[in-house]
Amino acid sequence: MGRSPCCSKVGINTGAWTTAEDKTLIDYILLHGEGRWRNLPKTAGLNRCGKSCRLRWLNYLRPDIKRGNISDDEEDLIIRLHKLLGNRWSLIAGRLPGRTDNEIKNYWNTTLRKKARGDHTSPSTSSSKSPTKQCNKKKIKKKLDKVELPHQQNVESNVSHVVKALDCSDHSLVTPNKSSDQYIKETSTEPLVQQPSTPNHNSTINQSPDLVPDIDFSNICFTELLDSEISGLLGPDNFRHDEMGEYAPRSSFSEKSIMEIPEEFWSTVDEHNLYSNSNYLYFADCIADWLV
DNA sequence: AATAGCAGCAACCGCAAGAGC
DNA sequence: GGCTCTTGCGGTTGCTGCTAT
Repeated sequence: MGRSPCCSKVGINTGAWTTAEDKTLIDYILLHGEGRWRNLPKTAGLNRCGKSCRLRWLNYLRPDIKRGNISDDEEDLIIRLHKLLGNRWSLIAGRLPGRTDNEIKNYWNTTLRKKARGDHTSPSTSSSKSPTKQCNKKKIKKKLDKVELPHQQNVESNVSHVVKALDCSDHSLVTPNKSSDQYIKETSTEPLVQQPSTPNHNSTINQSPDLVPDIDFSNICFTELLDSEISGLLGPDNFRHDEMGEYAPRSSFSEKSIMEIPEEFWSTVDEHNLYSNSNYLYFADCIADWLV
């Protein structure tokens, strides 16, 4: 017996969500909380697939969503984290409070991928072309988009346990008993609830605006490091529940940006012998210091 | 003013992991 | 251990508005 579809699809609304649907979903989740997405549409009276409801909530209606342009600091952090983690959008989003994986993924695909490729051609300068060229351009672009960047191939599957440790974002932040009208009014300007206690990347990024050096950080030592017993340093013991009951990293986590590790590493690294034990151990020390 | 092409982004799809039985 | 269900993730699609011609 095969997998059953998430919904019948017959007579189910698809496409853009209406204001009324949003209100219904918000009302329901504020009252009952998140979860049980499969049954949610039926019980909430929504003519939508459960998956669609979940996506709409997580990517658009959640109280802690930060709307608006991605700042330079956020952009810088995305680039750095992508270098480190590859296309693990949910993890990258976890380090950017208020940003969703979908938003970051879109931003990367539309804006940052070009930068990462070193394509500095502005849209206006590339616009003077024949119709045939324009037509071909889209096809070529589709092909190019499928080509992975070198560093993406180097992020190994054994990152997963560290990845879990890094993912301390908390999505269950709904305050019950608020009307959707009040909710919409409040969330239109400020988040309804406090942001999770995640590191303030901006402050640290400002101190070192340069990107991680050309040499691929994730390739050189991160995956190797993860194969070792040192990876235990990044386990769940390094996280705790804070006074608000939120799952949060140790205080030092919030005082030091994740991206300081490569900064520290590269500032002292033996560049002539990148794969040396001394480099490897030094990087391990950086992580240990960072977490203690 | 009309049209074509492009960029941005919300939404959808398929797959996989984990939980529960 | 195997099956089903639920949830989450990443890739992809398609709509919409903007810009260039």
